[in-house]
Amino acid sequence: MTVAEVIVDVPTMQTNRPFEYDVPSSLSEVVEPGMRVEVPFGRGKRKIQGFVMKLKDTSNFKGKLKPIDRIIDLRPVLSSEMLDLSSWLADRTYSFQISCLQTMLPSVMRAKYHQMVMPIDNEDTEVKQLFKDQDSLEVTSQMSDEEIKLINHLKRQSKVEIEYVVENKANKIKRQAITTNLNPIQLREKRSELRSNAKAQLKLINYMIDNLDKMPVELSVLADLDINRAAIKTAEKNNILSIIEVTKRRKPVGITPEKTTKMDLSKEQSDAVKQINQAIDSEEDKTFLIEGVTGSGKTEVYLQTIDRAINKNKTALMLVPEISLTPQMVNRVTGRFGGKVAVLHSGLSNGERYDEWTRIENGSVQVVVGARSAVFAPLMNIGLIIIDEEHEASYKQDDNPRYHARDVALWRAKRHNCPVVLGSATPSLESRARAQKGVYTLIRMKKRINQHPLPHVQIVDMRDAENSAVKGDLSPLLQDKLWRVLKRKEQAIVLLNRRGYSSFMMCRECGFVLKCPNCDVSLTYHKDLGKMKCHYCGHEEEVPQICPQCHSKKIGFYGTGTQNIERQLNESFSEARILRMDVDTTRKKGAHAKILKQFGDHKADILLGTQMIAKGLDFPNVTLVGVINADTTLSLSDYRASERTFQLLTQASGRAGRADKPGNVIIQTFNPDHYAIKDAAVQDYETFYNQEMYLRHQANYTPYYFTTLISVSHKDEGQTLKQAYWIKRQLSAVLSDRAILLGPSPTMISRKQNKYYYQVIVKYKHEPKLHQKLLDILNDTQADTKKGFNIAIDNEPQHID
DNA sequence: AGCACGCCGACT
DNA sequence: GTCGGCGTGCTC
Repeated sequence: MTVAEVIVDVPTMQTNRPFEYDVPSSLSEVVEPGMRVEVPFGRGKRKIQGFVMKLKDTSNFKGKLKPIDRIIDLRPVLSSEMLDLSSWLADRTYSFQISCLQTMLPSVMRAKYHQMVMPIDNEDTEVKQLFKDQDSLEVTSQMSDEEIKLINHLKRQSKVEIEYVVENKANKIKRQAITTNLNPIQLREKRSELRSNAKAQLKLINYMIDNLDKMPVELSVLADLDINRAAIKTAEKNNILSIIEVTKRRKPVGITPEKTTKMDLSKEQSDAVKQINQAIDSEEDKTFLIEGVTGSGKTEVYLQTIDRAINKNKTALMLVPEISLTPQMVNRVTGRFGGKVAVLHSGLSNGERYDEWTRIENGSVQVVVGARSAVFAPLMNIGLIIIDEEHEASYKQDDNPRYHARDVALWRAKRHNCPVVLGSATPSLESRARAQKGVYTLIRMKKRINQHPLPHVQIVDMRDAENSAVKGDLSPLLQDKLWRVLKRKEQAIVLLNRRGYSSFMMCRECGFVLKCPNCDVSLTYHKDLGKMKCHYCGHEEEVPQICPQCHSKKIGFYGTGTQNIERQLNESFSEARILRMDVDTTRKKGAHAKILKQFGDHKADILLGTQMIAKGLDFPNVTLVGVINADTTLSLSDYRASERTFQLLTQASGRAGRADKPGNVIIQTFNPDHYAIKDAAVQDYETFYNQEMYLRHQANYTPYYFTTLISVSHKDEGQTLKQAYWIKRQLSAVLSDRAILLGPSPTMISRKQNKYYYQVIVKYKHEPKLHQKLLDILNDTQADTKKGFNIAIDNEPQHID
């Protein structure tokens, strides 16, 4: 007999373990670990999807095993590596194994469940009334309470039954494409019949004539060429083409980036390549940290080491932060390696993502470039993993499973015996500290290639009389520099550091920020309480009316929006073309790339935006970067505030002045003497690192301590707090006195969606009992989830709010 | 999650 | 008496 251990698609604590199923003889030859299967689960006729983890020939189960209904995949969709990884990940992130398995796969492979109501007693009047003339009904969330009641009522009387349908969306992926049975001569004829103003039709027919051999061509390809649906519909009506459905993706016909070739390396670059190549050759799971100033040519190092892995007949995985932001990077990789590359954009549709996944899975690509989730790319035989902009917070997923792509990468590297390369101009403190300890191998690249000079950085003290006299947020110096840039027909980036829009208090006279007396982080205004509160320890105090430091009345909440700045820029520079890029203008799919392209084509003079414009972009015509408010991240109620500020300013400064034109950077701040700002101005990471490490050490923060955050939410505040205190007691019972236990304290937005949020924070160095205790807490509170409690554990949180 | 079982109040 | 409300516990 064959027994399968199956992880079922029921994300609860009680079902977070394998269930055994009988493998019927008809399937015994085909079922393999890593396949998805459909199984019955529970007392009713419920059918759900599950993953086969293991096959064995005896069962420990006392009762009678139910059989697997059917297999969903003909071949395993997860390798044994991935199955092992899911176990490790579930344990590490305190999440359900099923959630981990699902995050490894494209979302279309997540099962979709339908409940169908089928009549049994067709003669019953109530049944007739419910079904009208249909022979089945789908249970949907839009059903009224009365309908649901009626269905339940009829079910009790066995007049209807409920059937479960497990749907595999991935099988259904079809795309629309055009094809034609006309030959080129006929097409030319059609072309000659067009009216002179039918420009879209002309373009379409011309395209068809040129690409007749590539038919059928998908509509998405045509959309990339700006041929819209309307034109295609018209052509269909005129019998020029027909629209058909295709399942297989054709090779994209549209844009192929320019082929690039290896560049000559500087001494620093070739040293780096040499070290990494050696690890690739000797199959060592070594981790390198490249600390390279902006413009030091890290990308070329990545490309040449990837090349080495490919030449060794291995594959390479490269992670970049939110890929749609850096088309320039993607183009460089695809330009070098062409069709061997799969790209996992965030801009891909679910179907496209599935296509790319399939290409990787069946071995037709050797290089994968993608954002966080690409770390699960089903590559075999990995020879190299690269994580660019290693410090980026977006590598950590902020809902379950709360994994960090870097951790997953290191795990996979160990499995594949391959090196990992972490690269950044501003490494995270953790990584840099590990390099210090010799856990990672540090590679420093201090020189910019091609002798590009560092930009000229000026710090503007916004407390100065001259600056505080100005009505708006643009200092006279920044205004002056903008004028000059516009006059020279160059471009400028204006960056608004708007992360800490949550209200903290700052004095506009002296720059004083109201901080917690215990925790050295800024206090946050809680509207519901009308008080200032600390997120770490829960300390609270009244909102000050005058500045405690200089007694000025100019103390107030701080935070400016992009729209506000845009208005000010428009007032001062009425003839300048301004592009605004923030969450509002980039909500639509592809809007991002579009704005960047417009700016790249010099269709605008000033690009105004938040963080998202600071990263990895390379516009040769930009000679000025202005940072409106360098302080906002600095005053965040988060111990990483200085680190984030330093990173942002360094990255932003790196954007100014490439090639032949020298760059200028203006940093406006109320804290001109802060080390994060001063060090960023001279791009001095090492000095910053030393200073910050000293402070982290003083305050017992990462990387000197590990951090785990436990958050509780419920709609009743008292209950939430009670639960949080209970958790705290549970933890303090097993923790040594060297661990630091903080809270419960309310989170930044302590009430969202009518739920209260409280958190407990553990800081520790070595607490062997902590892990098990946290699992126990999850188990003990599982029954409470039905009462509306939600408990989340975040191992090494990226931000604490 | 979904379902059954079981215990309670309020209706034919 | 029984219908249907929700609290509790189990699912291979």
